[in-house]
Amino acid sequence: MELRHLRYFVAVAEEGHVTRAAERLGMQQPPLSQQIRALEREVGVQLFRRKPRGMEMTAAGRAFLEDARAILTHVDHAFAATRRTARGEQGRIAVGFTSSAPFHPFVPRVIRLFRDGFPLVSMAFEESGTTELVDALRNEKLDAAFIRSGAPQSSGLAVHHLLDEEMLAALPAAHPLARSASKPLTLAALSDEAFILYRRPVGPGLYDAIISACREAGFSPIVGQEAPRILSTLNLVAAGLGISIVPASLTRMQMDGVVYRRLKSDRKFVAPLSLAVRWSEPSASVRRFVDLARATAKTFRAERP
Amino acid sequence: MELRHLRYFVAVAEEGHVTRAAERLGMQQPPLSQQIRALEREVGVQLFRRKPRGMEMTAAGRAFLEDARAILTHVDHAFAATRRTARGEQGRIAVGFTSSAPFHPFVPRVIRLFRDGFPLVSMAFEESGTTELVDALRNEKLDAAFIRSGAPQSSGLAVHHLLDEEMLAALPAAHPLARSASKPLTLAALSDEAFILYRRPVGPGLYDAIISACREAGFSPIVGQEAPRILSTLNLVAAGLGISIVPASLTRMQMDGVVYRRLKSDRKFVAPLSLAVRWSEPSASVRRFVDLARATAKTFRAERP
DNA sequence: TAAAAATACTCCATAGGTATTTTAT
DNA sequence: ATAAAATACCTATGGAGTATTTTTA
Repeated sequence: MELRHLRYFVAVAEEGHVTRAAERLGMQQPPLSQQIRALEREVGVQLFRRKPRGMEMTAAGRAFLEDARAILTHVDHAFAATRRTARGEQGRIAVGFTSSAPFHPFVPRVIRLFRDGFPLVSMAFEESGTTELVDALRNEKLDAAFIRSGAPQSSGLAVHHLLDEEMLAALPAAHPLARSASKPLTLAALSDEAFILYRRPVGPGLYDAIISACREAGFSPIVGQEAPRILSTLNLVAAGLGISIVPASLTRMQMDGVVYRRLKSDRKFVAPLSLAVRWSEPSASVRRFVDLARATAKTFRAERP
Repeated sequence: MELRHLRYFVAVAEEGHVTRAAERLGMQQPPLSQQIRALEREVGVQLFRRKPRGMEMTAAGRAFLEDARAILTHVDHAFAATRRTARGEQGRIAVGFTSSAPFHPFVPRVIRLFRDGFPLVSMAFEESGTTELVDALRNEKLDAAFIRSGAPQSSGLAVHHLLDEEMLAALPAAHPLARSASKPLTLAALSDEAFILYRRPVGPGLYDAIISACREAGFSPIVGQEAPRILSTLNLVAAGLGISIVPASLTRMQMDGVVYRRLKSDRKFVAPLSLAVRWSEPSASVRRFVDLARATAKTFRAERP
C-alpha cells in the first residue's frame, strides 16, 4: 500500500465517480479504477459498490475514509513540523547555568526573548556546577549552558563569550572597610583578609579570576571557607567569617549583614559570562538560541557601557 | 511522497546504516540511498548526517521519525479496523422498536447477545411508531427495527418474522368477565365491549390483527378510545373505559386495575414480532444482527413451544 | 440505451539492481 | 586502509495511457 492509494481512494469517495475523480486527479479513468481495485484487494474488503451511475461507499469504505483522511493530514503535519524543526522553530532545548548566572539580568532576558520568538520550542532548565554542566553538555543531557569562563577548558565545546561583569568586594557590615564608602577600595587592601570562595571544581571561572587578580595586585589570597553555591558565600560573609569577591549582579540579593564595595584596580577586574554549547552539529534551535544570546549581549553592552 | 519512503526512513533510522537497513528491507544499498535522498529533497530538510561509519539523525530527523512511525501504525490500524468493519465486528448500528416490542423478553436478550458477541459495534436505540420506524429505515436513520407485522407493508424493506406471540384480553378488574377465570374466554364474548386499540398508524400490525380476528369470530369490534402507546391502552382499561387485546409479554407490566385473560379461539390468535431492515446492501453488522436475531428466535421457540 | 466501470493492450517512468567511485576517519 | 555512502548506468516492474467491452438500472 502506498499513500497514492489513499489519495485516490479519498478522491473517488468524495466524487462518487471514478471518472470525475480521475479528472480531478489529472489522470485517466482506467488506471484509477485499477488502483482502487488493487487497494480493495490488498485490504481484502470491498470499499465501493459499483452502481451504473457511480460508486457508492460500503460501511467498510466509510470507516476507511475517515482513517485515510486522517493519515493524509498526519503526513502533511509531519512535513510541516519537520520543516519547523529544521528551521529551529520547533523542538526542545535544555539549558543549564551555574548558580551565579541567573542573577545577571541578561540571562532571564535572553530566555524571555527566546520564548517569545520561538514559542514552539519547549525549554528545560537545570542549575549545577560548571563541571557537571560541561559533562551534561557532552552527554547531550543539556544543549547550552551559561557558565563563568572565557575559554573552553576542554575540547568538544564551543564557549561564546557574552558579557564581562564587574566584580565587587562583599564585606561583613561590621568590617572596618565597609564604612569608608567614599574612597575606592583596592584589592591590595584585602591582602590580609580571609577570602571566602566559590569552590573551584564547581566554579573554576570565578575562582581563577579572583586568584589571578590578587596575584596581579601582588599577593596570594588567604583562602578561608569554600562554598558550594554562590549564595552560600554571602551567608558566610554575613556571618563574619571573611570577605568575598562576587559578580556585581549579586547585589540584587540584598542580604542583611553584607555590604558591597566597588574595587579600584589598574586593570579592569571582571568576570565573564559565557554560553557553552556542543561544538559539533548543534540543532537549529540551539543555533537560534546562541545567535539570540550573542545579539542580545551586544545590545546589552550598548545599554550599559 | 509514498509510504515506501516512510518505511525506508524508519529502517535507516533504526539501523543507523543504509547498508544494514537495505539488508533488513531485502534490497540493495544504492536504491535505498536514493530513496532517502529523494525523501530529504521533498521534505526540504536534511534528516541524516552522513558519517564515515553510518548515518546519524539530525534533530529534524528525530522529529520526523516519531511521525513516520505513528503514520505507519495508523495505516495498520486503519486496515485492521476496515477489515473488522467488513466482517461486521466493528461499526455502528441503530435499532428501533415499537412500544410493545421491548416488553417481549426476546428483544433485550438479542440485544444483550449482540453486545457480547460484537463489543466493537456501538448501538443506538430509538422507540417510535411503526410508520416512523419504516421512514427512519428508509432514510438510513435506523438500520433495523423490531415491529409487529408479518409482511413488508412497503417495498425497500425486508421483514424477518421472528416469533408469534399469544394475544390476551386485558379487562378492567371490575369487569364481570374478569372474575370467571375458570372457563376460557372467547373473542365472541367481547363483541359488545368497547375496544381500546393502539392507534392504527403507529401500530398497524397489532391493530389489523385484532380487527381481523374479530371479523373471523363473526363481529366487528366497537372501537372506543385509541391510544398512542401500548402502555396507554392499559391505563385506559384500568380506568374502565373499555377492554383491550394485547401481546402476552405485556403481562410483565402488572398494572393495578387490569386483569389479563387467555382467549380461546379455533384459530391461533397471535401477534407477530418481526425485524425489519433495508432490503438493499445492509452493512455486515446489520446482517450479523439479523442472523443473530433469527437464530435466537429459533432457540426461543424451542424453549417455549 | 446510455453512462460509467471494467478489461485488454501498450508504453515509459522510475524503483531497484550491478559495478564503481568518492568520502572521511 | 577501510567501511560506508554516493554516483553512474542498466533493467524491468508496474503505473498510467489508449481503445474497447461489459454492466445494470
